[in-house]
Amino acid sequence: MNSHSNTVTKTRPRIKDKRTAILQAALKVFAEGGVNGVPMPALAEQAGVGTGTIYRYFSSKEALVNELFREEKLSLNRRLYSNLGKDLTPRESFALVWERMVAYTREAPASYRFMELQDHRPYLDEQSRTMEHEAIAPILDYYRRLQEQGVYRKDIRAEVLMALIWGAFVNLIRAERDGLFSLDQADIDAARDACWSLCTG
Amino acid sequence: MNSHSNTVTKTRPRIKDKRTAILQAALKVFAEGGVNGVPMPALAEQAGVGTGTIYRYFSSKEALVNELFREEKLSLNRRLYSNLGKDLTPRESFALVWERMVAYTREAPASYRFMELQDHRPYLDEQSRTMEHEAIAPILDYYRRLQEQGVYRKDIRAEVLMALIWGAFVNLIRAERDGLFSLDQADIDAARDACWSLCTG
DNA sequence: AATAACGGAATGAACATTCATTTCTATCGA
DNA sequence: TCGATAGAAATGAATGTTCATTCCGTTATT
Repeated sequence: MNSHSNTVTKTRPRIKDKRTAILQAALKVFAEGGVNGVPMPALAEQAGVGTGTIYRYFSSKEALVNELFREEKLSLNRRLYSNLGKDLTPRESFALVWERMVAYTREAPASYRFMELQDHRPYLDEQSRTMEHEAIAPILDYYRRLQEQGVYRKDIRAEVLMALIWGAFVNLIRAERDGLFSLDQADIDAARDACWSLCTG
Repeated sequence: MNSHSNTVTKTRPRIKDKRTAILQAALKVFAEGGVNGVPMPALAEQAGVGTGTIYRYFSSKEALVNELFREEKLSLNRRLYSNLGKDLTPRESFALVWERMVAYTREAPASYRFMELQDHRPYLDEQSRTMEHEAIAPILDYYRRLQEQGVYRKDIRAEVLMALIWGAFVNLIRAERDGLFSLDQADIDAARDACWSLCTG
């Protein structure tokens, strides 16, 4: 059927278009106003759909927040840890991941901010928390391997080391966002080296 | 007046008693449920007063949150940085402040959690933000002095160093609170030494 | 008795969610 | 090729709920 009109693809109302529009709009407005600070009608307006339409794609605000969280979590992890060539020294890997983290905060600021604002935490369901846990496991293994190889200090549990590094990074970016200072490349590199010192003793 | 009844002090409804009760209750319930998660009637019940009574002491929820924030901020700073004897080496000072930070999270968990949950940030007024800024300044000076003395690495701005250390500590405690692991004294000491490495290079 | 403090039900605003109605799309008979 | 139509999709005003704040009858103090 439709033998003649398939030159143009605009016909189908592609269910995915609105879903995506809603998720993208949600990322933007939640990053700016926090999940609790944004009423559903405001989100609808940003997405360019009616309020009711959101509920055709997501059963509730909570469900929407969870789906958004999972998508962004996956996207972040892919971005940080994929293609970490085996031919890099540990220090080079560290530098590469650090660089990717910074790039993430710069190129996807709404995504980063949504994840960092822990505003969404009370909404998260079992599935989202499980996914978060699973995302951490391989990184933890990586830290452990470096400890066994004698690269990272062994007098600290890998979990603790990871918590320190991640916290240091997140707070660095937050401080900049809060206007306490602005970061140039030298600051970012120096912070990276300081964190490397933390790991290696 | 009151020449005969001053043996017992219970007579006056001491204006400060209820104020304090409200603030203490607020600290507790806000730490558990977040500022946004706790309705005023719930706070009133915890404080053992009527809902309306809260408004005799605080003009709004926002004002209450600000006063609470300021009191806790002052209390924290007194606790962390007072009586830092001049006869300590830099490393001993560092260890002492670290120990005090840990003690604060253990002995005043509600206060620590209220401050850490950045939940209150949107409520903060000019005065509170100014106070926060003033509280940071002397600590920053202290970092700078140690850099000049060649104790801390000089290739990082003091603001950046501070942000890294504070972030590392806060996230360490949060990870424990979130149940990712539990910390014994050895972990805490090792984390302290790792952070010291971060500062000194 | 006069005054101040108190309590908690009442008020109104803000919000998430629903639902009656409208708009769009694609199929089909002529 | 066209117009009609069924049903899916979309809409946004209406609904019910939750919450900060107010108000006034009650209780305590002097």
